[in-house]
Amino acid sequence: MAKTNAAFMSGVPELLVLRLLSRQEMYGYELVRSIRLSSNESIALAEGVVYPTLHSLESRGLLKAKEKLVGNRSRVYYRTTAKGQKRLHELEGEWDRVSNGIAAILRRVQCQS
Amino acid sequence: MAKTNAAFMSGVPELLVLRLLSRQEMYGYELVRSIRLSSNESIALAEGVVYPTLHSLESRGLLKAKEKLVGNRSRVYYRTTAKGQKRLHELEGEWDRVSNGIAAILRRVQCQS
DNA sequence: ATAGTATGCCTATTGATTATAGGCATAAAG
DNA sequence: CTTTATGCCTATAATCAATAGGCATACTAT
Repeated sequence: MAKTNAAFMSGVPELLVLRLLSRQEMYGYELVRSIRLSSNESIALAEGVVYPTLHSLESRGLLKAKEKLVGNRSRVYYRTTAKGQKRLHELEGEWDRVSNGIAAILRRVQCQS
Repeated sequence: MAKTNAAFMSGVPELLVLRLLSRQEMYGYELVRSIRLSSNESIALAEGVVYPTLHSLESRGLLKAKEKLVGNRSRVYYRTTAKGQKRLHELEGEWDRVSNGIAAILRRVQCQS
C-alpha cells in the first residue's frame, strides 16, 4: 500500500470518487476539497491519489470526462457512466458487507470474555 | 494488493487478529474459523493470510507465541502483548475515523441532489 | 514590482500487504 | 483405504494508496 501507515483505505478512493460523481459533475481539485470537507476532515485524499483514480476510472469506462473553460481557467469535469453506477453499487455492497462484518466482531468480542 | 478485487480489506487482518487475541489465546487454524463465524460469514481470511499476519505481528513484538500439545497435536497459541494492545487501540481509532468518514459522505451525498 | 499563496492539472516510484496457490504431516471418518 | 478435517507453513503475484515531486496561471499582499 503506502509508506505511511494508513490502514483501511483500500478501495476507498474509488468508492468516494464514484459516489460524489454520481450526484453531480466535479473536477479533480474540487473532489480533493469536497472529500476532506464532507468527511469532517476524517479522510483526506491528496491530489496524487485523486487524479490517478480519475484516470483509471475513466479508462475503464466508469467515468466520462468533459473539459470546460470557466473564467479563463480550464477544468476537467467528470461524471459517472451507467457502468460507473453499476460499479458504485457493487462497491457500496462490498463496503456494507465488510464494515458490518468488522462491526460484528468488534461488538461480539468486546462482550464475551 | 491481490489478484481478485477484494476492496476495503487493508489493515483488516491485523485489526481482527489483534482484537481476538486480546481477549483469549487462540491458534491460527482456530482464528480462521472464528473470524469467519463471528463476522456472520461476511469476512473470510484464508490461512495464507492469517499465518503470515501472525508471524509479522509476533516479529514486531505485538504477539507472543506459546506452543502447546493438545491431545497429540501440536498447536501454536498466540496472545497480545502490551505493545499489541497499544497497537490495537490505535487501529480501532483508525477504523472509527475512516468508517465514520465514509459513512458521513455516503449519508451526506445521498441526501443532497 | 514581486514574492507568496491558491488554483488546477499531471506522473514516476515506492512499498506495504492481501490473496492465491501451493506443500507437508497427522488424525478421524467413510 | 481413500477422503476429509486438523494444523502448520511459504513463495509469488499483483494491486494501488501514498509520497514527492513538476508545471502553469491567477490572485494578493508588501
